[in-house]
Amino acid sequence: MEDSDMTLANQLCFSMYRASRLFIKFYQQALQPFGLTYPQYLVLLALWEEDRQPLHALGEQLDFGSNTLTPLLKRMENKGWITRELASSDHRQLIIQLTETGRTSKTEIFQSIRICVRQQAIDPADYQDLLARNHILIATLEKMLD
Amino acid sequence: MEDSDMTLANQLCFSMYRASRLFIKFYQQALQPFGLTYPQYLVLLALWEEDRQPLHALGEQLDFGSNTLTPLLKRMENKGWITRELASSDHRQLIIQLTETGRTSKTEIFQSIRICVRQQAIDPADYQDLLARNHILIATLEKMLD
DNA sequence: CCAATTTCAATTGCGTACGATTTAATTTAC
DNA sequence: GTAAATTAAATCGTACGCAATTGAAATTGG
Repeated sequence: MEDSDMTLANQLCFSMYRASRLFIKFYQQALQPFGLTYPQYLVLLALWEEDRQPLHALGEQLDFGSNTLTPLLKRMENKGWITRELASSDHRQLIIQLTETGRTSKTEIFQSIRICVRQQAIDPADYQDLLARNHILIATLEKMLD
Repeated sequence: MEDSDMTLANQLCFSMYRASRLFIKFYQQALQPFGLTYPQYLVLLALWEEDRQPLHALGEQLDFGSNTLTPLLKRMENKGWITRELASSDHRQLIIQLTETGRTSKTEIFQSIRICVRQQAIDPADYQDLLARNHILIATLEKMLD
């Protein structure tokens, strides 16, 4: 039985999958009142950091292609979070911009998430450690996949 | 600016989401020749461990509801991996069983994954550490979500 | 300057995820 | 023994993810 090496990888992959789904479900509790999904929240996070980004720039940060972003952004436009307009300089690029609602809701949405996160009671040091180790794993996987 | 506490949670959630998607993409490379998806592979893993399980038992192990499993298992039945039959003792339960192909393919599928995993070159100690920390996080999140 | 290449967003198709509801079968309680 | 509660799978609807292709716009090379 020399399956031991990949058994560990199996367990870790499933563990990541599981943790990711649970974490997102946890976030959804805070986002549901706003009618936002987790991937939509990620778009808002990116735009709060820097508004007026072309679609492909958002895609690079979140690792989404246009096949995922185009319909997602249309939904966000319909709900009044963002606007979508062609760049005047380059008609291939679609510039994504926050609406007034998208900008001002930041405080309220953060507050809703903060309430949930505060209940989690995980040692911040454990968070930091997990985060650091994840970065290494992500870098390794990214290297394997190009 | 007291957003610091949730910024860490934001980063960790995204990091898990990212790692999970990359890890699954990595596994898909090995699974694609067999026409298997990662969630379908998880079902096979569970059945290789213990064959002839009812749908809800698989759901408990993988944290999937019947809304996810029913169509997934039908696809696996169509491709000849498993059979679906009602339990004679309890007509509500659907017993999932490996086909001959499902049973015997284990070696070949494991071999394909092993080849990919071996290229990863991650320190097994780091794996173990990540896994242990993930378990703690998962337990915490599960506790928060019931 | 203009044909070939590259870069974008959109589209197509398939397979999850998951909240919510429905329907059928079994248990439970009186 | 049967009505009520519970359990199980299936169904419905919405929203991702992502491989693959398409089509339009810009860039580049000769």
